[in-house]
Order: sequence, then structure tokens, then C-alpha cells
Amino acid sequence: MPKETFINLDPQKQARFLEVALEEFANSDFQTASITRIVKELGIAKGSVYQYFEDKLDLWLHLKSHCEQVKRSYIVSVRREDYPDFWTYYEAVYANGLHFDLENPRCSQFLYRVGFKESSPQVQPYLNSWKDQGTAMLSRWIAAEQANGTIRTDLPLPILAHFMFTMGLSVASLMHDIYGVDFDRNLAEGKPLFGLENEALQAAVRDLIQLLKAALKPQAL
Amino acid sequence: MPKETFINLDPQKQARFLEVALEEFANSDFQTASITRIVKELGIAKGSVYQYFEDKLDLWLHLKSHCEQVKRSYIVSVRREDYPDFWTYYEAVYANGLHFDLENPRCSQFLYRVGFKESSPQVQPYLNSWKDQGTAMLSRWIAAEQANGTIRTDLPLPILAHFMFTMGLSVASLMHDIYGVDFDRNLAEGKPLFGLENEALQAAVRDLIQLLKAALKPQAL
DNA sequence: GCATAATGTGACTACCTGGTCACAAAGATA
DNA sequence: TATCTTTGTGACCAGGTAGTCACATTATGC
Repeated sequence: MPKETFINLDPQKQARFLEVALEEFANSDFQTASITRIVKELGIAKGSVYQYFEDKLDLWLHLKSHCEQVKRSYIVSVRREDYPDFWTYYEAVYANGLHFDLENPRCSQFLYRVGFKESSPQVQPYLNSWKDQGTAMLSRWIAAEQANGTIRTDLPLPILAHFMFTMGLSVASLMHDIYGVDFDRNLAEGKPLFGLENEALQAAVRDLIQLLKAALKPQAL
Repeated sequence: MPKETFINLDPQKQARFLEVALEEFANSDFQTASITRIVKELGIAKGSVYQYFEDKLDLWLHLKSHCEQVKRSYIVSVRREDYPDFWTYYEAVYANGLHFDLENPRCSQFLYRVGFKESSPQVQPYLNSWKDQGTAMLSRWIAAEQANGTIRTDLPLPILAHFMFTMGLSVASLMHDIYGVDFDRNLAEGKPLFGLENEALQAAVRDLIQLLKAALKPQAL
């Protein structure tokens, strides 16, 4: 948790601090990210960081919960009852996830790193909450749909949830590998993570949902 | 490429060197892995490393191509013509992939890191060859099966290949997340990466293939 | 045995890191 | 204005890193 000093800080300074810190931790894993680089970029003294946060881990944890909260606000704003069936709902959730990404590229990049690339031992204990939350949410969705008879019940629920979670997150690497989207360049140029190739992105998401639908619908004997 | 000195080295010393270096690079990303730790573990002088390899990157590249070659040898030993249909063939390939993992846990862990967790800028240019090779191989398979009418043709081939690749590799995280397999502990105790819970693993693979089959088979209109 | 070549060594350099702390500056209160 | 509290500072510390190089040791060929 941030110290009092940081909470009392001028909001503009606070925002600037988070912006720069987030950029550093989005571009490098915990171990490689450098407090020294952050203070150089901000033009402040190193001691200030330790007036704001206990240590590097404290800062990282704050960034993490901050980004998670922002992302959650995008997801929960879509409500199941507003959609006729699960897959249109899912597509809407996905679209909102993309909005999150468009509007918070650094947050998105940071969470992607935390969820998939991070391996620094110092943060090991804190890595799974993100994936756990995601699959727990999907499990609830899937169970509800299974009750409706729109999703197969012949395979273990955790496997289905894992399957959806993995595929959902893989869109990022799909864009990178197949469409040659260059995340680093997009960010360097201030564009959103996926750049501006929205048609290709939408098409990829639609194709992906086609595959998910086919995989998850109740199977004929 | 290793220097002459390393190639001329006593095979036992050479093997021991690779073993220790691989362990280090399997447990930490490029930037964090430490030459100092390697030489301490080996009980040799640091200078020796630089008699064997140009620099850290040279060593990393050698480990990478070494592990890739080992893994490839497991995969290509399975021949399509020995199996009646694609999915039994795929299951056999997968089983061989698991053999690779059982018999070369550090290699497996290192390649997993290279393919998914690595983000050190120094090795950025070399990261994609692995994924590229995998999806290229899958693309060839899929195209052949599409010609037989056993795999759908209404979605772009690269999407299908990416889909299969992602799901195939996700088995690792599936075991970790759902079955609580602890890779680090297994390796520390000298067990294979997936531990000894082979039944659970086999079952997960079968379930996964069920999902892939359902997703990829030609769809009724 | 002796000279030459190949291999092994570890103190050393230059540079980076997270974190500290005595001090300085600025704000607030009286 | 004078005092007290909060915020900001940056030289400094201990500890880590990759890579070097003059030297010691060992192996090889004659």
C-alpha cells in the first residue's frame, strides 16, 4: 500500500508518477524494471520513491491492483441480461476488453506481462490472482449456460474455463504472429496496443468465437 | 556458435557444462540468468566460459538450438502414414512431446520460457523462430487434412494453426492451474516437469483433443 | 627433456541495482 | 517572524552483473 505521503500528493504529480512507473513495469519484468530509470525519467530524487512506497514490491502491487480495478470496471459494465444469447454477450465483453486496451495500453500491457510473462521470484506469490479471477468468472458463465443446455457438459468444467481463458488471451499473440502487429512500436508511437488495424482485429475475434462455439456447443453422439 | 575450445572439450565436461547452464537459463530469463552463478555451481573460473563462448548471448543461442534439436527429434519420429487418421496421429505426436518432457525436463522448461516468458531485449530477435516453426508445421498438417475434407475450410488457415498451437502449449499451464502441478518443485526433486500424475495428464490431453476436434471439424451449415 | 600450444584462472574493471539517511527546502501554524 | 511538520534530495552503501587479461597450469609434439 502507498504511504500517506503518496496519497496526499498533488493529483497531477501522482498521475504522472503512476504513468511513468507503469511504463517501466510494462516494458520490463519486476526484476529488470528499474527504480533508477523511473526517477531519472520523472526528474525527481530516488529518495522520493521511498517516501511514497515501502519498496519496489509495494509499488508493483499498487500498480497491479490499480490496473486490475480499471480493467474490471470495463468488464462488469456489460450485463448478461442485456444480450439474447451467450455468444453475443461474450462478443460484447470482448469488445469492451478491447476498449480497455485501446484506452489504457500501458495498463493492458502490464497486466499481460503479469499474467503471462512474469517470472521474478519476488512476485511469484501474487501472480495467479489474475488468472484465477478470470477463470472463476468464466466458470460461472459456463455453468449458467450449461444449465440452459447451450454448452456441452461431457467435459470437466475447469477444462472448459481454461480453454476459453487461454483462447481469449491468445488474441494478443495472434495479432502479433499473424497480422504482424508490433506492440512495442505502437506503444512507442503512442498508439493503442493493437494499433489501428481494427477490422483485422474484429475479424480475428469473430473467427476465434466461431472456433469456441464449435468446440463448446453440445456434441451430437 | 561455441568456440573450438568448447567443441574439443572432454564430452563429460561438456555435458556437465550444458546441464548447469541449461538449469540456470531454464530458471531465469536471459537478463536475470547469471554467468557468475553458473561458474560457481560448476566450480570453474569465469574466464573459462569466455573460452567456450563469445558471450552470454552466444551461450544462450547454443542452448536454444540444442534444445530445439532434441525436441524436433522426438516429434519427427512420429510419421503420419503410420496412423489411420489425423487425430490419432496428433495424439501420438503429443504423447511423444510428453516423452520429450519426461526425459528432458530442463530442455522443456527452457523452451517454454523462450517461447512464452522471455522478454529480454537482447534476445528479442531470436524469439519467434520457435513459434514460427511450430505453426508452420501445423499449417502443413492442417492443409493436408483439409484436402481430405476432415478439417473445416471456412476459416483462415493461420487462425487454425495458431489455435492448435496455443492449445497444445497451454497444457502446461492447464496442469499447473487446474491440477496444481508444481513445476518448480518437480524439477527441484528431479522429477519430470509434469510430475508423476500421468493419468491426469493423459486425461487432460484427451479432453483437449476432444475440444480441438469439435472446433476444427467441418461445420454443418 | 624441452619448447610450444592449448586450456584454466580469478582478481579486476566498469557499470548497474535497491535502498538509506543526514540534510535542505517548503508549508503550515502560531 | 519563529517554530514545527511535511516533503524533497542525492551522495553514498552493499551487493550484484558481464566481460577482460596477465598469468599459471596442463597437454602435445619433437
